[in-house]
Amino acid sequence: MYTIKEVAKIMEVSEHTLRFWAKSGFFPFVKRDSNNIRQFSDNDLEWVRIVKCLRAVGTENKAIKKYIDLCVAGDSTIKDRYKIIQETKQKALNQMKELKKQLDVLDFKENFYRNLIEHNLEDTWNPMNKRKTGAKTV
Amino acid sequence: MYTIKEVAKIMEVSEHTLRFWAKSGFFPFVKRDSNNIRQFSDNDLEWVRIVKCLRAVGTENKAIKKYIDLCVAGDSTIKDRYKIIQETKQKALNQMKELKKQLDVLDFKENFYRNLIEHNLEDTWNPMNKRKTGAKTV
DNA sequence: ATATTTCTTGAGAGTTACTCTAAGTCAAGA
DNA sequence: TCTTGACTTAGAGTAACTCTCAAGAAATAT
Repeated sequence: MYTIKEVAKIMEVSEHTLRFWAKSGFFPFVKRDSNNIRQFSDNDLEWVRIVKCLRAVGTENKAIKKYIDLCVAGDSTIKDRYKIIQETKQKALNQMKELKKQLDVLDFKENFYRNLIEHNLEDTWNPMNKRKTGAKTV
Repeated sequence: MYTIKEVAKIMEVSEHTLRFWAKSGFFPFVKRDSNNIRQFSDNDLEWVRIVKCLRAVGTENKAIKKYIDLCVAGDSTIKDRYKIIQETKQKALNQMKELKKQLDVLDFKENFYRNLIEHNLEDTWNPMNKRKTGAKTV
C-alpha cells in the first residue's frame, strides 16, 4: 500500500494532480485507512499509469472518465475499451508525426542561427551595422 | 497579403488563437489596412510558424514573448535566440521519448485486450460469468 | 508529558491558454 | 435599401491543473 506522496514519486505525477484525478473519479478502487488517508494498492498504480498515459496523449478528462466507467462496468465492455485504446494509439501516432514536423522547424532554425553566428557574428559587435529598421527575422 | 482568415487556413491555427497571439504581441510587424483589418505578409507567416512551433512543444506564452522581443531587438540577440532554439529542441526530443513510452503502454494495453477478445470473449456473453466483484482491470 | 514538526485532508482561489459570445463597424452584392 | 459576411474589440466561459490554506492526526524532539 502506498500513500499519495509515494504514488506521486513512483508515478511522477504531482500529489495535487492525483487528488484532482481521484476527485474526478479516475481511481474508483482506492481505499482509505481509519484516518481517511488514501491507500493505493499496486493495482491502483496501474489505474494511475493508464490515466497518465491517456492524459499524456491529450485525452480529455471527460473521455477518461468514460473509459474508467467502462472498466468498472466489467467484461461486457472489453470491446469498447479495445476500440478506445486503438483510437488513442492512432492519435498518439499522429502526435508523433506532428512533433517530428516541429522538430524539423527547430532544426532549420538551429542551422539558420548557427550559420549566422559562424559567418557574420562580427556584425553584431559593429555599431555601424544598424542598417535595418526593425528586425524581421524570427 | 493575407487576411486573418486566410492565415488561419494556411497555418492551421484558429482565427481566435491568431487574434489572441496578436494581442499577446507575437506578431509585431502585422500591418492594418484603412479599415483596421490585419494584413499578414509572407514574412508574418514565418512568425506564425515559429510561434506555432514553440507552442506545439509546450513553450509558455510568456517565454514566446521573450523570444519575439529578442527577435525585434535585432542582431545583437542572435546568440540568445540560438540558445533558446537549442533548448527548445532538446525539450521536444524529450517529449518524443515520453510519447514513445506512452505508445508502449498503449501497445501493451492493445495486446492485452486483443488477447482477451480472441480467447475468452464468449465469457462476455455468459451471464454465469459474473464472478468478480467489480472490474479491477484498467 | 508536552511541544513541534510532518503528513494528509478538503475546500476553494488562482493560472494558463485558449475558446466562445456579443455587440459593433464597414463594404459589397441582390 | 437591405442584408450578408468578414472583420473588430471586450469580456465571459472552459479545461485542467496548480497552489494556498486551515484543520486534524501522528511521529519526533525536548
